[in-house]
Amino acid sequence: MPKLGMEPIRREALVTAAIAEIGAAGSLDVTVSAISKRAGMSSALAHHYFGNKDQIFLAAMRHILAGFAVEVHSRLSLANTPRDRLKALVEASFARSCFDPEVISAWLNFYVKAHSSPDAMRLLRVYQRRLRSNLIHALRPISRKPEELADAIAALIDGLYIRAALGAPISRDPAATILAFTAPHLEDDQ
Amino acid sequence: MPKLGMEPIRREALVTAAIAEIGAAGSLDVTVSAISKRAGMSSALAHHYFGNKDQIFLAAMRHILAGFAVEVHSRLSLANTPRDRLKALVEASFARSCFDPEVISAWLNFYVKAHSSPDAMRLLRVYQRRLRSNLIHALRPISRKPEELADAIAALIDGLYIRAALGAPISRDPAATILAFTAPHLEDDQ
DNA sequence: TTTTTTATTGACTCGTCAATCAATAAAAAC
DNA sequence: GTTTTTATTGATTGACGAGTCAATAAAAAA
Repeated sequence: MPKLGMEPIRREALVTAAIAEIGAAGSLDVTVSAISKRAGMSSALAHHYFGNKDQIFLAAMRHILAGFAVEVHSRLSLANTPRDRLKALVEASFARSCFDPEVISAWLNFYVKAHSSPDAMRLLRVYQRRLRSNLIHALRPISRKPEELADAIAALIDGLYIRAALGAPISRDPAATILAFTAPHLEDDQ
Repeated sequence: MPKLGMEPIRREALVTAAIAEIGAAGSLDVTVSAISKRAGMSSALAHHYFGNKDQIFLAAMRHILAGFAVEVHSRLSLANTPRDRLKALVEASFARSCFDPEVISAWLNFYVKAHSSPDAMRLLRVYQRRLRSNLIHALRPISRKPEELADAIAALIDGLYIRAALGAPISRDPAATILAFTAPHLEDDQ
């Protein structure tokens, strides 16, 4: 059976399975066996390709981050005004692919994981810095305090995320809500 | 050594130790032994009083919720106008006792735990409902859409919490920030 | 065709940890 | 002073799960 070039296929399958498994369990208390089984292989193979469980989680996180980056860039490339760029960033955070319950659950767990894993924390910082600098860049022409506004918007995004993860009441259109709260804090000129 | 009436003392010590241990580890992957050791007793005794590990976690959560309720009520009792009540609620969320890193870390972990433990979820709902109804009550006289505003404020609180837990950039005065974002959405008459 | 490389797994090892239990001790009740 | 109740722990059990390894198989390279 050994066909060549299985590695990327196996890795992808494991990453997908890990996200699904984390989503189903609602925690990182998921066995390598369960992930491997869902991905259609033995746990030994998972260890062969990833070394250990943490590496699987990190790969899953990178996968999710990459998906988010795609959402951001595709929207950002269509935006011409600062306002549109802001809209693009907020809406990207609530795109289907990012707002998928499985993905939200993974995020929440990685938030926690970051507290005990320097690698996870590093990855999280990458996301945070990217979002922050994108927000500030979009806000600079239309806000007197772009940094503060950016941090507040980021907090609103995170908050809506966590509430979505918990099934708490949130508006049906989170992006619009965030923009509505942001609007009064923006200048009126383009 | 057996002095009578040790149970409440032991329970309290275990709850405190559990919160400290969770804060130090940054996760719920904490052994009963570690908690018991910190609390100055054997793990067998912890099991004797609490039955199992989950009960210790739940008790810790109840302890934190109770602390929050104290912060809320003490501030609410001094507030006379709707605006003051809103301020009281937001400021209570960022009171020293609630904003303690250990406590924030515990909250974050319980958020996750709630996904796999109906008991934890039930407790979380209690907090969410209380905060929501308090917010709506404060907002009703000064907002046209108290429910929506309440949900947005709750999201901001949660978001700032999570960011504080992660050491992400947040304003030095979170409560003031939230009120600043809320203000434009309020009517002007008290 | 032989050898090397890649893919793959079942079985096993080794720790860890929640939960139990029997045993001890001291207060309180009788 | 005997008995019961409460407090307490060391030692043990039992399960589970991460990571290893030797063995197998098939493609590719020689």
